[in-house]
Amino acid sequence: MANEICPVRDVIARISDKWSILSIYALGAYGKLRFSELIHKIDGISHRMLTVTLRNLEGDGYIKRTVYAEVPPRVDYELTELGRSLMQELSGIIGWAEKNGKEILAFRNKK
Amino acid sequence: MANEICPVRDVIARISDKWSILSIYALGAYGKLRFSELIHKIDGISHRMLTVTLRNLEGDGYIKRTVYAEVPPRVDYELTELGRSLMQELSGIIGWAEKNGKEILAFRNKK
DNA sequence: CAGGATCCCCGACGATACTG
DNA sequence: CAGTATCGTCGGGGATCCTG
Repeated sequence: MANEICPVRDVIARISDKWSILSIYALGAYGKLRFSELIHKIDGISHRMLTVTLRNLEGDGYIKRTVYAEVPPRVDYELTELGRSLMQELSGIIGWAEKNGKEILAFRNKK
Repeated sequence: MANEICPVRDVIARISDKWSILSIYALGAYGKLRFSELIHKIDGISHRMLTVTLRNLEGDGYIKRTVYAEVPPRVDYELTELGRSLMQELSGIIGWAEKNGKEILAFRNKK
């Protein structure tokens, strides 16, 4: 499990921050969304962090950003092919968490 | 995507820290390991963080800790049934990352 | 050898204010 | 409406030292 130059660790590290998974999930669940819609779907995220997170995800190729030349400005985001394939995997874990979440919380609280 | 009382977000948040996934993965890949073995498998982890991480994982029921009454002390760790089922899901993402990691890094570096 | 306790740094993140 | 810039805080996590 070497760390340097290990793409796997690198990829996982970028995804497993506080907001990336939720952002990908929102786009996966609702399809194309604009900035202001995203900020409402992702409960608790700040303006700033949504911007930062979207930039990172775009930089890694998970999402596509489209700007419309309108006033007021309109920008929307959607998953790329890569993003959708990642979304598949995330769905697996999310489904797992849905199924086992209660049990885990219960276990944690007793003792 | 409400946050409070959402077991899914809670579970994901606990797993997606810097070392939990790697620890689970190490135990999944190598089976039962003692503390000193784990610290060598997980490249770059500090003594302290391995302790903390293992405590959390144990607290959530992912791993089982066994202490032997020997001198010098001997403690080993292994995945529980819950841990192994999570490991299944993680394997999916890790496999995905292995397959797409190069492409992502390349995309990130070009522009 | 396993692991607790302490100290400390730095980066992630939120709040806020400003632009096109 | 979407995005940038600045600032301050707070806690994750590394280094180190001490115990059984």
